[in-house]
Amino acid sequence: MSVTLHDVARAAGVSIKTVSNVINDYPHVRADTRARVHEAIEQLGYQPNLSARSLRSGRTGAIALALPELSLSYFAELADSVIEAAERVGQFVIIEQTGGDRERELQLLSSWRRKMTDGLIFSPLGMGMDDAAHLDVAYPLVLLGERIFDGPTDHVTMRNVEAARAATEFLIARGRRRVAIVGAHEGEVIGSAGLRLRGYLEALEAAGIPYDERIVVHTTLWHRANGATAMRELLARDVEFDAVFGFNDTLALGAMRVLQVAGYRVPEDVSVIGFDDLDEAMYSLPSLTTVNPGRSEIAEVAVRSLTERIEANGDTEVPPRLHLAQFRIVERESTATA
Amino acid sequence: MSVTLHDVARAAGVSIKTVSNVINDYPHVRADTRARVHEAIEQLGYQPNLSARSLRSGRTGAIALALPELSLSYFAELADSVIEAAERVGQFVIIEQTGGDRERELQLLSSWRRKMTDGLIFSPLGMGMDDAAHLDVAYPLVLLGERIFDGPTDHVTMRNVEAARAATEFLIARGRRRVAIVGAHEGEVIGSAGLRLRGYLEALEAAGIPYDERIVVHTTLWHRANGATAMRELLARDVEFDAVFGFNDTLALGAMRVLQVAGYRVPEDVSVIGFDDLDEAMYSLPSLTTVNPGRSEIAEVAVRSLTERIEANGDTEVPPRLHLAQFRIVERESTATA
DNA sequence: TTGAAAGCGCTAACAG
DNA sequence: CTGTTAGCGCTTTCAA
Repeated sequence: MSVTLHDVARAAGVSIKTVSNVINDYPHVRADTRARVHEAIEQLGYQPNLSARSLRSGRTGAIALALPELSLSYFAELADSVIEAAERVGQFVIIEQTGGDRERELQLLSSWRRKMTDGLIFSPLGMGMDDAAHLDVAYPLVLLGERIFDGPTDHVTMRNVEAARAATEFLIARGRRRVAIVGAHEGEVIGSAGLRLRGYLEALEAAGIPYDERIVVHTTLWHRANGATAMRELLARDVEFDAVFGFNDTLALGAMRVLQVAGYRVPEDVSVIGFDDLDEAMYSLPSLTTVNPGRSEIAEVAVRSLTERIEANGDTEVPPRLHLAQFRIVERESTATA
Repeated sequence: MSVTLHDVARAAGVSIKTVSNVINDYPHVRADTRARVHEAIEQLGYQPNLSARSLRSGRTGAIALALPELSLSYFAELADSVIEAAERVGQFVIIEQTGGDRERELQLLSSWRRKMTDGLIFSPLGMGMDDAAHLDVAYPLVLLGERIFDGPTDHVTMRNVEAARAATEFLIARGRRRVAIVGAHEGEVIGSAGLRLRGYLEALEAAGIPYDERIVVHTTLWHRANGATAMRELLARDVEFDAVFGFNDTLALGAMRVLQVAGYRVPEDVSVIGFDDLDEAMYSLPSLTTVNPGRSEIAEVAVRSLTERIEANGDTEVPPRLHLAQFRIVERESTATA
């Protein structure tokens, strides 16, 4: 069958321990022995058996990334970044899609499938604050997103409040006073929608602009269709507004489309800003100003934290850490001023 | 540490063989013994050690999916479908990104990372027909895409020629005679661009419309920016056209944007059709008519083929198979007729 | 129908 | 500096 340590050892005229030492760069091996072993490895095309190594070491070399679905561009781009970051530290990434369903998210946390990986990077959507206790699992876990705070695990996410405030202030600084919101969630305090709304309110207050709930449109899902529907609803309300802050790019793009169809010019009549800095925001018509929430930093830090926890092997005293990535506003055509 | 077969066996008062039999639904186990074992498993919260199982069985339970990058919506949606299909047959999916780079694609084929998985679903972009021999690997491999045909492996892909022909005929049937192409590749015969161009030519010929190379724009990359650039180039050529066939949705969307900025109305002045049926095609302004190439069927069949090859354990006589998925045209606003 | 025991390929403790 | 050896937890002959 396949070439094993024994074959290499025999070919090099040493014991398997020596071969093992060479492979794991154990320092105390004579240079010529090492060379001989390397040659044998080369010659025989030896590749270590990862299952055996896993069985022995208790590590699989893989981490899981659980997210709602890859068809949502935000998560696809997040996965891209996580895979890249993981590759740099020599880890494989297994992706699990939850569909944003709370039940599936809970199941996933205790599934036998966890056994296949050394740890989990988890971006829940259905679970909420009340489910924090479910995150107290026996394996390394890093939490992403805004569904649960103060949980028992490391948490890596974005500065939602500050970023949303900055986005709103960006519009106000350009003379807009009636900034409509697309994507608010009824009564939500925590969660992306709740936090971004808070940032919006802070910006209004700082600028002395009164809050007008008539220009805040609620929509549970954040797909483009919902942005479009929300904008139709806003237009039907027949209240004045001169800017739109979509709580993500997809919503903003959907809303922008309806605005244009209705005869509004963007940015002349209405400025539009999004959130996420998806690739497509760069190519819309007009191109979309948006908030880059620091996705690659989030991926990088999440993988690093998880790796640390894995290496600490559960017996570290480092308490749960919270990391907030740096955001920045990416200015494009949809908020250009004349 | 963790609960093992031995623990379960002891708790149930049987040998580990019996427990193993129960777990693998080996038929010849007395009902009450089986019940006792199940109870013990439940009680102890036993979960099998996948590494040990892998070491013994030679299977990891994971398959790899290699693709250019998840940031490209087409591949993100493909990955989504593949993960779903794999989950249905109890397999994990490890994603590897190649960036579409030939060197990395070749490396990937013989990487030690292959050892982590039972097989590979491979969607190359940099490799070409001349590299077919590299696909002759010792593990189960299913090829996707149009870079290599008649290779030594199973191949699952779309009906590019027929679909492109149908798309062109769709435009012609709606009275368009000057169908511009965005995304052709200079001198390419095989590959998505080459095949789709062939379908286009077939449609023209069947309709008795002469080919005019002045309305065919070449662009190597298929991002939105390239569609935009291509359309600017086409407009600069100052030749007449009344329709655009973007060789993928992203190109079509980029081209459509430039068209609109230039003052053309879509679909009144120019109809636009794309290829891929990405989610976003549904929400553009106007919504984009496109070809649905049968992505979920491709994923489904790819996973099934690979699983069969894995189970056949290399010693089957089934020759390489080619499966072409069913396509269909999705009609939307960008080709509406007055 | 169930039990005993031999490895799968590797790592690491222990000797030498 | 290098060799011997005992498992990691599981599947699977071979016996009973």
